[in-house]
Amino acid sequence: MKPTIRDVAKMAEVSISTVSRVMNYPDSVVESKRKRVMDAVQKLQYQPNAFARGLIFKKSFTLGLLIPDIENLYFAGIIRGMQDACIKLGYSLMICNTDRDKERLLSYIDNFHEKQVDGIVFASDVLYPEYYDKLVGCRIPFVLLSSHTYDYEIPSIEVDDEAAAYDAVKFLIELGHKEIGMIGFNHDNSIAGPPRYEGFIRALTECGLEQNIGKIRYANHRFEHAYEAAHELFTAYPELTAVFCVADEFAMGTISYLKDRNIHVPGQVSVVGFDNLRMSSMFIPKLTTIAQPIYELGYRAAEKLHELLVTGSVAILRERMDHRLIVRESSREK
Amino acid sequence: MKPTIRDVAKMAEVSISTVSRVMNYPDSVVESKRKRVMDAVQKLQYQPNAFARGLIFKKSFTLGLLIPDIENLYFAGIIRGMQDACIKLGYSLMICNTDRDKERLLSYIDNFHEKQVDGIVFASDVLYPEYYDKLVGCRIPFVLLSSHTYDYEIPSIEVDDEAAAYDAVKFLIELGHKEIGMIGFNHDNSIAGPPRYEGFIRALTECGLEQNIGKIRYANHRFEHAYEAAHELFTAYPELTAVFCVADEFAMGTISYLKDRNIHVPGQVSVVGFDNLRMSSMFIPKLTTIAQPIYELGYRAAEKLHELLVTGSVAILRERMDHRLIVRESSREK
DNA sequence: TCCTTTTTAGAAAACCTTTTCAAGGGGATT
DNA sequence: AATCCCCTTGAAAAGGTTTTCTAAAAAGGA
Repeated sequence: MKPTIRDVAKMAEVSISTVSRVMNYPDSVVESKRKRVMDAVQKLQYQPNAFARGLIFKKSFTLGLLIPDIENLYFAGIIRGMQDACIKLGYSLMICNTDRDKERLLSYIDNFHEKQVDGIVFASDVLYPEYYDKLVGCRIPFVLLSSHTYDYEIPSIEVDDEAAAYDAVKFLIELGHKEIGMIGFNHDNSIAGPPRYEGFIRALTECGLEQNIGKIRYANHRFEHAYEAAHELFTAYPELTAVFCVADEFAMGTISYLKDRNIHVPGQVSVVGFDNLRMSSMFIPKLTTIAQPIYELGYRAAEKLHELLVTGSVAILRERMDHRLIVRESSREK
Repeated sequence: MKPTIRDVAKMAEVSISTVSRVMNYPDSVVESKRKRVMDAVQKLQYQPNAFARGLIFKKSFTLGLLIPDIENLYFAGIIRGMQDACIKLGYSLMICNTDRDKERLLSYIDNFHEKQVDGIVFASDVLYPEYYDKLVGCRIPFVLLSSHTYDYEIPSIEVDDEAAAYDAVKFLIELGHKEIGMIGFNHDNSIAGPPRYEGFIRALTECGLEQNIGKIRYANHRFEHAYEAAHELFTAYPELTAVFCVADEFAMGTISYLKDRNIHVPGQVSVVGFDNLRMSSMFIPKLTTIAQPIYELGYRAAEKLHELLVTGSVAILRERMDHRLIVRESSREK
């Protein structure tokens, strides 16, 4: 049996209130008794029961994190950042991987509700009304990470996807490329799809390269789909000399396809990715990519959620973090 | 305020006992009342308070997972498997990433203790006496995943590292390679280091290739270190035509190094990896590797822990799962 | 020395649920 | 019609902690 506060009280020959006070406000107990109590705690390896405390405080000191795909390295970085922030702020972290499954996500929210997490970070997914209603119904505060919504007043934190995409495409244009395609996210089930598309379009129009506007194929988050999409893209537009991929994994899929077709990267085609995963500098060739501050996004999301929990609101509702272009080996002047 | 069982009882005009019975044994309550209760539950979005239940059951229905490096895709697979098993078995999952830091790991155990997790899966790390003592002191049952110990009677599950390494090296030998090197894990802080080394040695000795026995360099879990190790290995033994890498990430680091030196893989040097990460088939060239049943390992670990929790013991103390060789593009006949 | 004020410690209530125990009501059997 | 049994339900206790309230003891002032 785990020792309880009663056992400690008995051993130290004081009341349980005194033990509780020693644990929480040591100064309010006179030295002699305090020592007796602390010795007993030591000897019994006593640890207050989190259930009993939770019952009283109505807090679990636990945060929930909802991610779409744990096998995507992007989220590994998010987790590291968020976990470090949680340690600093005194929270535990509960991670749930939804595999992009609506039912599953909803049931995880129930789970979080039952476990009484204090708040949730909702990462990289569209906040559908069902999700919103459930979250609000459960009265669980939450923030959006690498996502946002204008339908509700929900705190969010992300990079400026439109501007980042613009920078990537602008970079290709400045290298002298005139025939530029894109491998994008499907618009209907991804939050980053539309803004990155917009950035692509804006860069093209600004530079008078409107003829490229339709040269896009869409893929579904994974390498294999990007490989397929690249196949379709280059079959339809063999003239392309550069491709903007809205994810590093897409860039890898694209390069893999080009390699199988004996098209040299960056010799014949330049490829720019997005995210700057740890893998990007391991790939051959090393990827030129838009770096997101992944770790910091996770860290900041936890801080922001904490702010929301403590003060009931948040200083900056829709927060943006900076991206930057990292030039490596998958791009070259035309 | 979150609704409590009292609110439900009031709305349904029954006693709280009846509500509790509807939640736990629906058949024991007469249809008419059951319906009233369920409607009220629905309307209030009532969810039983996990603290109160935990207090009664002395169980949290939560498992803990301790992993050394969340940015290693190996653990992403483990997590997926374990999470699926947890859903099936009715547990929540709490994941902690130790970053291979002793202090941090110890403090996570405290955390698990305080949160009263029912059991812990301890993945891919050496079970040092400090860890063992702490775990036992906290009275938390645990199982070892991709790890084992002969010092204590602790349930464990893993692949047969020695046999797997043997198979990998044997494969290279059968391709006709006579000059074979290895990039291994440091022996002192890794659990898989020694057995994979043993497998390498056994294959060599069995085939009369003892001259290779010293052709080993060690690296520290990450790509970059493997790159360095490959540099040292090939500087010392330029005659090598094949390398056995004890992790896919090492294989990628090695191939990356060889690429930078303009040594063609698999044309001039064959490389075999270990793990079969999702990345392995995305890499260029696609990796020949020893596949571990990663998802299944995670799944099975949760099942095993559950078995331990429910029955107090475990059918197979030290369990092994099958590996298999997957031949892709990074190896070729000599 | 006595009275007042402050410090210290204990008793008991509250948090929310499950479960045991007891009781009431209805159906079946004699 | 009376007895018994079973089904259904409610009341109350238990689980471990924090906190409020009260009482007792100590300290300080006159």
